Amino acid sequence: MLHEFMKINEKRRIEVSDRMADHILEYGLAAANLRDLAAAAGTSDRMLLYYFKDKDELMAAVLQVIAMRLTHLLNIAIPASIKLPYKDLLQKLWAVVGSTPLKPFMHVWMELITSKSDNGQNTQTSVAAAIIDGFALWITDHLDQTPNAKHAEVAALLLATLDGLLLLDMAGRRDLTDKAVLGVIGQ
Amino acid sequence: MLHEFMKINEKRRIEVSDRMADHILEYGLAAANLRDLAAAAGTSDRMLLYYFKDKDELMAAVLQVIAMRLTHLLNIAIPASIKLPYKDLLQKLWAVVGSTPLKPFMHVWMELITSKSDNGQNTQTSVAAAIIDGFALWITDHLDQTPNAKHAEVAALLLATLDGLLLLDMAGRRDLTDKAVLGVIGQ
DNA sequence: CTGTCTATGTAGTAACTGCTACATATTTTA
DNA sequence: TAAAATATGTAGCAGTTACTACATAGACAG
Repeated sequence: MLHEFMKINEKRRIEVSDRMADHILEYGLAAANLRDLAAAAGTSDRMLLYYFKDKDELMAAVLQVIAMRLTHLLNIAIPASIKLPYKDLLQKLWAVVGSTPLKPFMHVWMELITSKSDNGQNTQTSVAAAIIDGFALWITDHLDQTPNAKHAEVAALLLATLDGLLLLDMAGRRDLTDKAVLGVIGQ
Repeated sequence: MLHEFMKINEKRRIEVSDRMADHILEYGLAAANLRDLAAAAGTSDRMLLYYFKDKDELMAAVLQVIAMRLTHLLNIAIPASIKLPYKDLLQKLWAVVGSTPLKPFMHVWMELITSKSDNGQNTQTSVAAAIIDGFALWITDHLDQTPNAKHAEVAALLLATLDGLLLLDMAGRRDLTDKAVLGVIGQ
């Protein structure tokens, strides 16, 4: 029966997805081919396509693992109870998101965004969208209520600015990110 | 003589680069292979590698064409003499950069940034850096002097915010970009 | 113990990619 | 006009990729 078959392999699929997530976070989405992923997971490409229907299904599983790890890291980095005003939250968030441990996640995320429009891979698109929504929600929760009640707008601005800092950082322009953060403070 | 050889082909190289630029702007960097590029330029892959040493050199030429087109578009969109304060400049710039005619350029640019760290392609890296520097300079020139003299910092912040808006737009979240722009105004 | 189901290795295939060898047309030059 | 340089077509190579056909080992039920 197909259902039981799925259950039997579920554990193995999770193990394998976890180790493939490590590999992708280290080397990026573009360098992810079945043979390398299999080697990283300690198995063969033949077996990967035994556990998963095809590469698309496999990538969806791995990206889900990566997204879950990211939200977990964010949650332990800044507790949910804390609320901060715009400038402080942006600085604190940038200190977290712009740090080296989270860089691989951000890199994968940006690869996701730029690659999605090339082909109609709705799986990757949805993961990228989910990460954005996660970020947006997270920021809205942590942003101290602004007096003029434009809460959602300020949260969106914070998200945009954060993403822009990320982009500049990925382009190797840490000098500009530093200046920009100073610009926020002095504003 | 090698030098004369270069001169003879220079015209043809420019023509071909121009048409390949069209193709890349339409279909993206990832989908750019020699056969398709050749078809778009009305020639063969064999001839492309006759005009250019290898694909790297070819891509460098095409990216240069694209970068030049972008700066030209920016210059005619907003004349150099105008100087605006932060909020107004950001809005005006976003109206230009976030518009549909410039989207292909922004997409290619982001592909450049995310792909560069995968391999050590210094040609693409330098083009991406050049575009950033162009933007930064352009913003610095058009930004009305801020009272507290943190001119460079505010310009960097504007660049970051603009890039973030771009990222959200590419991720298909025009709703968030609209909100963020409102957030800028209300700040 | 025998046959069915699950798991895994071997060895491919077909498509795509950058690139090249070889032949040949076309133009230029001496 | 002969020879040399330039331009272009044909055909393919070698590497990579996702994916598969086939065989077969082991588990386990009857």
